Amino acid sequence: MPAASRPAPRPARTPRRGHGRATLADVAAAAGVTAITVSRYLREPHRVAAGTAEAIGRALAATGYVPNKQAGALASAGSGTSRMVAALIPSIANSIFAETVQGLADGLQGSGCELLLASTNYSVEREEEQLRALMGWFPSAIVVTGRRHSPGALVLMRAARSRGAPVIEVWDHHRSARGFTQIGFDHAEVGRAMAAHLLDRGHRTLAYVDSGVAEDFRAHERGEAFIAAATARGVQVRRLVAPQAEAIEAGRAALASLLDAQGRPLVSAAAFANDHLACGALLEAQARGIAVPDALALLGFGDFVLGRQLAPGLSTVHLPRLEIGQATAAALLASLAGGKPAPDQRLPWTLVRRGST
Amino acid sequence: MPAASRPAPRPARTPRRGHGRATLADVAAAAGVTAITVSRYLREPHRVAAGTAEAIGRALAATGYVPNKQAGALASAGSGTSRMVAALIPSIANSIFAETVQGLADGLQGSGCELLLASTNYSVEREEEQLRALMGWFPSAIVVTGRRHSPGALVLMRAARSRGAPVIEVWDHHRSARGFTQIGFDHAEVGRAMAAHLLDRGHRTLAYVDSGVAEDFRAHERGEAFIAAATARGVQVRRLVAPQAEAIEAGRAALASLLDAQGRPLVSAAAFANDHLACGALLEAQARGIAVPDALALLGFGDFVLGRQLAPGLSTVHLPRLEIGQATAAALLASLAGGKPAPDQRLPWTLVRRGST
DNA sequence: TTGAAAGCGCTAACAG
DNA sequence: CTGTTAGCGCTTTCAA
Repeated sequence: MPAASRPAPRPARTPRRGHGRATLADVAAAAGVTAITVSRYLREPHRVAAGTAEAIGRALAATGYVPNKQAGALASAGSGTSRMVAALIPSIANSIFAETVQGLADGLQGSGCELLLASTNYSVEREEEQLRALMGWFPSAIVVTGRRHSPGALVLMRAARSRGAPVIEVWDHHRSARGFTQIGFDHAEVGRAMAAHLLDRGHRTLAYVDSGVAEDFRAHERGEAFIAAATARGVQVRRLVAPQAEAIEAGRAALASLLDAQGRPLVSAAAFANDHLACGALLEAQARGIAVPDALALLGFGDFVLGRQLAPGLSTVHLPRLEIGQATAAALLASLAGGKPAPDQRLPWTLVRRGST
Repeated sequence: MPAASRPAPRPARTPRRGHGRATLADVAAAAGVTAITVSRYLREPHRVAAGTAEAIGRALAATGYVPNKQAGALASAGSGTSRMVAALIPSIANSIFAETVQGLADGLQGSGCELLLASTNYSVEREEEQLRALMGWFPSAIVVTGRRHSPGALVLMRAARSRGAPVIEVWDHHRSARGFTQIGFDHAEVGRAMAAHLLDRGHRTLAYVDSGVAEDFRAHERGEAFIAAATARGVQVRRLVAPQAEAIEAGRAALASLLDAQGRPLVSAAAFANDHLACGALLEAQARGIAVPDALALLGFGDFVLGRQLAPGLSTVHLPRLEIGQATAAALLASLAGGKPAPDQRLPWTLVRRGST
């Protein structure tokens, strides 16, 4: 109906474009074609004639054109083609996750995918917040850490998955998972293996020193499994929680709690939530003249650089840190390319015995 | 002119929307207003009437609306409002940079800015490639590492700056810089301080063990300054390049090159491009029964965890790793808010003497 | 305080 | 092989 009032003289409006960046239309004008042809050249070069292609190539170089990805993603809305990967990691500074991010970034390099990274500081609330913010970019894939998330985060993850975006939980692998792809390993299994290692070496009084980070669920899970496995073999486990200090200091402090009033170990072996705690304990034991492993055996988790260099070397669990990131990148790219959900992957870890057990 | 042909019956076309996500229009319909009012509610809540606001709030919750940031950024084109920060880091796994990224991510948290991260693997070519890809998102700010970039990267950085996006070079601070904001410290100054420390302690035969990474320009710069400072005081410096192996192993190997055929040190003190190299050398010296620091003094750079825990502790240069990231986040947010370019910041480092010198 | 119209830069769909 | 048209979801501008 508004056709009747059509020829009203449009008042001149202020133009919206402020920035000076070349657009597809600019390139097209320079090449003597229309925008769609340039767009095609960029995405399906074989579909434009050789001569046209050459002209476009020159125009592209002359204008210094950089495609506007917001516009591209918006125009392809529904196809989920932002080609951004949103990754949520508890802590970037923690070397354990830094390597995973490195593997992810490396694996994404050259794939046309960009990495949107946020750190949750081991808080499920903050994870939800960050996830909500990142969802605004319509990421093509989502990587989260572990399998515990807030209800709100789960809603977002499911929504993303139902639009076809792969959602991958890294660093964990657990049978009762809720259907997102998991790439990691079973922490309970590691906890049991840690207990078995100490029991098999004859230890009958054990301790597990858990992480002081309340929401480090995977550490708690290893601890519970460690205790359950020992209990099943008739051995009691003394469970401590490391103080919330810098990890090596926390480990030193934890060792003190493993000694009686005379400074003698209360247990014959202790396992730790991570290598920094274990190294702190090892250093403190040496400072106090407690023989490791004879008076007290110590077992870490993570295989950090430090533990390898101490004497005796720290026995620990070596993890596929970089591999998790690489496998995640490969899995999500395959899923994006093939349209199929990525299968779970259980990556191998190994218990490395050095001098401390 | 096309007005005449206007009332032609439009053929029904296939709709483009595939995804099921709620749009502003959906929320508006649910709230009984139009899209623009919802948009205003989201950005300037005080400008909508209380009753309307309440209805919109309910509609928002009911629909689970998540704003589409591509559309938002596109509509605001020119204002540079993507609120994405593109960061290019040589290596994420390297703890030195991981902490900077952590500081950056933490500082950005809650600001409405997202972090787009890429790792360049110490290659200026790869840096340019990644930068070109990230520019497609029209980042509101750009963070690059160091002051050496390819000509193509510089073009992109200047273009971004001229659109008003702050461009910050981190981890370096150098007077002859090309006008991007720098947040870091002067590596030549550190190199000179390292030389002065060893000279002041009476050493007259020195070595500098440089990084085996060809494009670790900052390490080379420290090395050159170290050598120049020593030369100026009449002391020759033996310069070696660590092999391209895992850093601690490389340090062990480097130590061997500092010994004569009889296994005696060729110099009385050696400085290293980083703590991992220095720690490797320290461990190897101990293994060979070379007294540190009496027979050979060792000085690192970076203050990594490992060096603090060895005995003797490694003397080193403590760096504002986290602070660089935090300061960068603060600077770019201030610049974005104020429209002014961020000033350079020279952050403090300290030479920490422990037992190895 | 709210709305209509236009347009950001690109791509999907459909013609030629 | 290339072009036309419409529209992605949002915000800007201007008008009421």
